[in-house]
Amino acid sequence: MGRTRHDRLDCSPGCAVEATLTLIDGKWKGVVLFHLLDGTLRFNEIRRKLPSVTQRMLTHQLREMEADGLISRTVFPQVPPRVDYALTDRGRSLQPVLMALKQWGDANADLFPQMKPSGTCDAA
Amino acid sequence: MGRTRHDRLDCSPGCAVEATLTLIDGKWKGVVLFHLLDGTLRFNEIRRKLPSVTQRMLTHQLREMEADGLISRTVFPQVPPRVDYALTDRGRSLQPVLMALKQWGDANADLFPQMKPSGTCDAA
DNA sequence: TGGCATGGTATCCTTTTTGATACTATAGGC
DNA sequence: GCCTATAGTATCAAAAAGGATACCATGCCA
Repeated sequence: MGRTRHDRLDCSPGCAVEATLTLIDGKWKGVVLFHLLDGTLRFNEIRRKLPSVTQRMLTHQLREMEADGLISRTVFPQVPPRVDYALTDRGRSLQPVLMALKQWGDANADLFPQMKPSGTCDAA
Repeated sequence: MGRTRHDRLDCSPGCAVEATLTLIDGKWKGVVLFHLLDGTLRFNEIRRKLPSVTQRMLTHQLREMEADGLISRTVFPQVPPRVDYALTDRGRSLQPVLMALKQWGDANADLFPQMKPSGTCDAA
């Protein structure tokens, strides 16, 4: 997550804005959620989409989102292990938010010199 | 800002989501932008809306948003000083994003036990 | 018998972010 | 002369987030 959870909600009515942000501003959470909009992914599938995230961070972010009820984690008792991550209904309801964030980002790409054009890199 | 700027944009196409987040996830930035949607505000007006933010943090966040071109800062050569903050066109274009964030937050208020009902506190 | 793949944990350390506190300038009012 | 209000700065310290690295279990394959 970003800042310490729930410590900045004493500011209504803008609170709701901050509240939502606390759930999705952990590093990489936004991208992960975005990718999950396309469907269930295994742990390593997500990893491969985000080459520069360490395993530790990815696990951490995923667990937080699971704790927040945004995604579900399904462990299959196999070897090698298989763990599927998918959006919950609540997570899927973030779609408008995620799309708004993405659209603004694309529309203001000039602010992010290091961002490759949407759809470019090895990600997809 | 949240994380170090522009260090997580190597993950297209979800990058745009993260990119936008880097601009608005600084603590309190979301609320400040939200309040500015209603019009220009002086420094202390913003402070009074967010009683729990220190002056140092508020100044810091405002300066960052100014640097990112989201808000404008107008100093009036008066004493005592007067400084107006307002959204730039770019900042105003965040409205859909901010509204999406707010709506989701309100709709999922159960996740934020400490959040007062929208419109409650001394903020408005 | 050794190596590989998956999905993790555990530790340690560094960088960032946030908070607390104190200090400043100056016109105007009493 | 002293106090107030505005919009800051400066400094120090604490807390949180992030990164690097190493280690683990185990069924399958050659």
